[in-house]
Amino acid sequence: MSAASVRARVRTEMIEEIKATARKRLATDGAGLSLRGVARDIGIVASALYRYFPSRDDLLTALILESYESLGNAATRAADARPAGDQRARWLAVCTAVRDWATANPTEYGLLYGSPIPGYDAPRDTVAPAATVVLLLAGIAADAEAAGLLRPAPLATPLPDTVRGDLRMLIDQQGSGLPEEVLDRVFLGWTQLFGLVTFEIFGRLDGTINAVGDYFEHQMNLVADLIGLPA
Amino acid sequence: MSAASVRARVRTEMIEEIKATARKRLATDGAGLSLRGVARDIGIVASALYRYFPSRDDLLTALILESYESLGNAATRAADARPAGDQRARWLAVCTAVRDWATANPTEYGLLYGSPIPGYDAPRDTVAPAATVVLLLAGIAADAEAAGLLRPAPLATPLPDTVRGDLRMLIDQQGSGLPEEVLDRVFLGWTQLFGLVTFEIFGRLDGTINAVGDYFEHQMNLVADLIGLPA
DNA sequence: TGTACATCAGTGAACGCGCGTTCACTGATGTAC
DNA sequence: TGTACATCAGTGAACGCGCGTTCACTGATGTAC
Repeated sequence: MSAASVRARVRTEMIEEIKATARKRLATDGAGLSLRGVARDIGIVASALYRYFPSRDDLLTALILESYESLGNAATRAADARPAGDQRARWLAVCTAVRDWATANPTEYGLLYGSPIPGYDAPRDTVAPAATVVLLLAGIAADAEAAGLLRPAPLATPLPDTVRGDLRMLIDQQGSGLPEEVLDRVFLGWTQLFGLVTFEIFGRLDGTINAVGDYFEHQMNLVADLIGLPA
Repeated sequence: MSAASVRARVRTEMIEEIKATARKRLATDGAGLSLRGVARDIGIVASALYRYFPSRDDLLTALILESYESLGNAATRAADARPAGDQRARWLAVCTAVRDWATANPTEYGLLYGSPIPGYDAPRDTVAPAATVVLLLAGIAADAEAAGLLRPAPLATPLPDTVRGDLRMLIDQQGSGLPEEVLDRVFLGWTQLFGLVTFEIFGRLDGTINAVGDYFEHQMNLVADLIGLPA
């Protein structure tokens, strides 16, 4: 390995250390992440961070990207650990993985799904990684649909044309060939998943539901019934 | 009116002005509300605020309480504006009122339902007002149930005993006499409502759903079907 | 009704803090000949 | 292999800012006799 690439490797290691330290700091500071605090933890002077990140916002962006990646990987791994043919198990595994990840990384979860950070504009790069989980869920539903296994619960409300159009566009972009009605319910499940995790992580269930784990699993099963994933 | 009570009235007016100004400031600063900023807007020196609020946290608490009240009132008024016998209309009216309020007051919504504010502990007083909306929803379902109008969608997943116990306790506290299965689905609707509004307000739907209003109404109707509110 | 005193709102200076960012610098590490 | 130069990481001081909170104070408003 040439001398130059040694320096490059040390550099990437440093970048990793900065990001790791910043993630730890997030856990105590919340979104009010401070460069000086990170530098302090590393044992470096604050200005030295500018060798690696041009500004605080760039560090934040890097953290957000990494968090999406971390969450997306956890969800993907959970789905892959289930039998390829058992779509309900895969669906529930994704849901549980999201919840577990959020419980283990509450501040990072807040960074991704909580209030927007004042004065910080998420750049475009953060849009694609944010879609991993919902794409995973849609893929699972698509597999069940393709296998002819989907038995959606009959509900009276029809899909409005405008919404159908929006869903159609998304389906065509992904080429999944899912019926709009199915994606509609996938989205309901997606909202339910993050709605419930957000309630739990942000303490909105405190004092009402004690058996949160059981409750979560139960709600996710209700949604799976609604979508019609085979038991 | 005695001289003393004039002074008292001026005082409460001042408290109102401070809160109103702070609410406006929230819209630009986000949760990083600054006392000095509020004082500047009022045209007063920062230390003068301490005549009215012992600390920044107390001002925040007052704002949170007021916001819950404002949201709760909007939801209650919306329900009351519908025929007492039309529970689906009342349910949907509450959902729409929550969305409209959130759209009109996004930062306050974030204050109530977004990431916890670093370094701020919500005191106990904020617990009760936070429950208004869900109690309203449960009440609507209870009315439909009492009238024998509820036709819940059949789903396979049974209610686990632990969750049933938690729900039973809540029902007994409120004395609503609702079956656990119904409250279970009310909670699903409650999560769906705030999950979807949070997605929308925090921009998580950008680039996917364009017809957000139609989509929202549609999703809320699906939930109403699930609970079994008569059309 | 008038006066002496008490209460209260608001002032302005100060304390101590932390922040993001810049800049000229020192040494160490790498590169070219 | 050795030397002169270029690159880069990290330093430390500084800038300019804003923050929450305290404190002794000035005047105005209210109270008691």
